[in-house]
Amino acid sequence: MKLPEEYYLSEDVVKLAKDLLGKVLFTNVNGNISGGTIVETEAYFGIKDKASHAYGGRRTNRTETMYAKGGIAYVYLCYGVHNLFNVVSATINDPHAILIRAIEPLIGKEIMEDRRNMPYTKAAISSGPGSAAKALGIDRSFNAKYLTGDDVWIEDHQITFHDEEIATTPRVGIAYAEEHALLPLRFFVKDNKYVSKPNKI
DNA sequence: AAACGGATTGGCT
DNA sequence: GCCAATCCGTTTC
Repeated sequence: MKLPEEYYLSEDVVKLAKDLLGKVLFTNVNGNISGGTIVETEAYFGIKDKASHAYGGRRTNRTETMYAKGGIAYVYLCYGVHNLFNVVSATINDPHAILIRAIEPLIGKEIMEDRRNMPYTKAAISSGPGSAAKALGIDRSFNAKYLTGDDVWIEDHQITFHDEEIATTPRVGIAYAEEHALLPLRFFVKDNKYVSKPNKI
């Protein structure tokens, strides 16, 4: 049920980003277990990706996490406020990452409601990368944690979406990435209300 | 030691 | 739907 390390070693970050739709992302924070179905992702393909923090082979304390072997979390602070959660994939020194942009609450809905101070029926509870991470209780202490461990992991619940149920669009918030800004590397489940805006094709 | 700037959010119209 | 807050970790000097 829990995805094994091998799952994360694929060199095809685009395929992986798409495949993660329907998988269930869990966290265990002080015994409080919550999880949600991944409904929106973005692929970041490493040192050649102008939208990636690792573009050009940039190595700093922050980006070092992405250079590790696939199967760990990359969590960083955005706008000084939001913790964004990424899945690190591929082999060592190939800093691929997949940003989890939205989940649909599945397990531990009450815990998420407390964290977000709104009912789980409200899409905003886990729509958008900052909100999804907060709903799951993810902060920077999750950075570099193994996705095969007991604090954060991803399960296969045999939910699969067919291509016609998946929308593909450019990534959000990366206008600075020049010719890479328009690459079709964002994937989401069509008509799922927890998908962040813009949620049209 | 200091400046920088952002994989966004949510409040307001 | 638009626009502005935000603010600390990261990077660089």
